Amino acid sequence: MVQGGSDLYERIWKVARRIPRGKVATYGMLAALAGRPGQPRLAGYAMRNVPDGSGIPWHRVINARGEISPRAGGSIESGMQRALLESEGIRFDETGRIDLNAYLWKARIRR
DNA sequence: TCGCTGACCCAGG
DNA sequence: CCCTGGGCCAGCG
Repeated sequence: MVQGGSDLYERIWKVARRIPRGKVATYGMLAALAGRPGQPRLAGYAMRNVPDGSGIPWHRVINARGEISPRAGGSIESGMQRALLESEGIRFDETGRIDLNAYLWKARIRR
């Protein structure tokens, strides 16, 4: 078990679980809510290390441009992510973008 | 221990 | 609107 690192991942995963169905969050947002503002890459690492079948809605995490971030290797999961989002009622435009103004999850800062 | 990579983001041109 | 460069930090060889 790695110290610190896994703790950081769990913190980010915990935030990701709070994303409601039909809404999306950005990597930068997850990082900020996890206590690491300005470090969106850490959220990307956490998503990459999400245990399969953990129940974490990793597909609801997209980039700040409102698009699905292409993963390394161009695996089929990128297409699966879009399918999952569409099944939740989220629509994509011709350029493959999502209307963040309508679907972005408005999270509240923990006190 | 050092160096490179990466499911990112923002400012400029 | 699109493309480019710089910056941030953790993980791996």
